[in-house]
Amino acid sequence: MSGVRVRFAPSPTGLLHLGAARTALFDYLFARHYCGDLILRIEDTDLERSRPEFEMAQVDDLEWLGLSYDEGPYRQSERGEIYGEAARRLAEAGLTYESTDEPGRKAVYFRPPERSGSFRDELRGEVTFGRIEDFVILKSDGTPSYNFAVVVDDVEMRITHVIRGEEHLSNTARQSLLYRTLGATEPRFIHLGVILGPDGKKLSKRHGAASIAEYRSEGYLPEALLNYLVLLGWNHPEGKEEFASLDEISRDWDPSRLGASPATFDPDRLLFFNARHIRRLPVEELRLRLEPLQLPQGRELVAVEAIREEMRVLSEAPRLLREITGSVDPSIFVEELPDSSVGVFTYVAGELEGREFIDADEARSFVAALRAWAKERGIKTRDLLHPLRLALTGKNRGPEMAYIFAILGADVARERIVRAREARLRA
RNA sequence: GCCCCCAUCGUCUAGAGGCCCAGGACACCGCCCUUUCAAGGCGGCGGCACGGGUUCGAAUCCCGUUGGGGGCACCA
Repeated sequence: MSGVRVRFAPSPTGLLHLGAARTALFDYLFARHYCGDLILRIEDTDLERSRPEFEMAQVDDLEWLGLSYDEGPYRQSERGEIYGEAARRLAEAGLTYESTDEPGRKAVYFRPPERSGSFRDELRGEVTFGRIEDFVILKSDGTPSYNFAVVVDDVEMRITHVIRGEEHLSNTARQSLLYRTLGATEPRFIHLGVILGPDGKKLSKRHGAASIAEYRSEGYLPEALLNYLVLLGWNHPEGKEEFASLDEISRDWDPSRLGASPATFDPDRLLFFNARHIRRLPVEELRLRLEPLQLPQGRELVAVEAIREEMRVLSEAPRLLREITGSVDPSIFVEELPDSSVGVFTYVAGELEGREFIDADEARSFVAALRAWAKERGIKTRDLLHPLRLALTGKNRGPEMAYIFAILGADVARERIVRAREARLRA
């Protein structure tokens, strides 16, 4: 243990958001890097908006991402006494007063002894502030305000490094004042640049699929999300941009490579990373992740291997599979078939009889043999493979021919070819 | 309005005074490979916001302008 203590402090007023996940990731990496502890603290002081189901959903998403923590979750809603005690100390120092607002609510305010000053941000250096006005520390319902609860907790939990979004920069001024009057030393602050939506505004719910849960259900891989997110405001010393896993990211992590500029979320780039990660997944592993997808019996692995290349998100799998195994109506492509296709179909159907493919390699050698035959007969590869593709899938494009044979199986393939041949003869 | 932060290709970024008439990645375009699409390989398009300094020399340092963002709640 290095004594480094980092916290991730979401508020359960919605689903885990891309921006929050990015913060959680950096909190995690920071704690790991220094062999310290990551503490999860639920900031649920807003009784109106906080919901247990949001907390559960967020914790679940964190787990899905692989961002494990060492302590917590602590809930601010269960720590009322601690805040009350801290408020009492400020009151004794004569730095608080009660005030009633328009609707008649009575809250406790903090009157900072100083209204300006500065604090240090590890990425921006000295950040100055001024004109801080009195602010609420205890709301009329007795719960602590955000700025108050954060400071009291960070002190009590002996947090050494606060890594959070830049949107908190101006809050830090108030918090800094609180640390001083509470007689506590400030933790180190690292304010990450915010993540902006495509419209240039802070990324939020209204930017469509911004929650981790949504990406999860759309078929994004956690490692792809992490890979994309870690590159927002951080870069590898050697410019490496692909990381297979959270462990790999952790190994290469280096806090000195952090930046302070805001970053715009780019869905295309995320999609690119997702496709990369899908492609580099072992077939067995990908098959597990595709669960409960229905795969052709006895041919599960080949099927997964075949669709893997084109898959960008997991949710495309059923469609990709259907494009190979879906039923075929020869009448829609019969016009496209060249004269030579009848001979091709006759031959291939014959070769398929009584045959079976155990794996893709065997199907490949079968296709190789077909090509050799075609070459001998002076049939262009295109006039061999394209008609076969149409006959077997009804599509103009798709995966490598051998896969199609292997997935369909010799019997089904033969039957489809025979039907295409008959349709051609009738036309 | 007030306070604060940020500023290199459309986007993510490398660049910590000469190695930069600025490098990589996504996207886009073209070529190659391929029965096809995708992947992959190769190539192209495209940027230091502007103006002043400092310096022999600035994308890099300083100031200003402009632009963008964040905050100014009994929300976090």
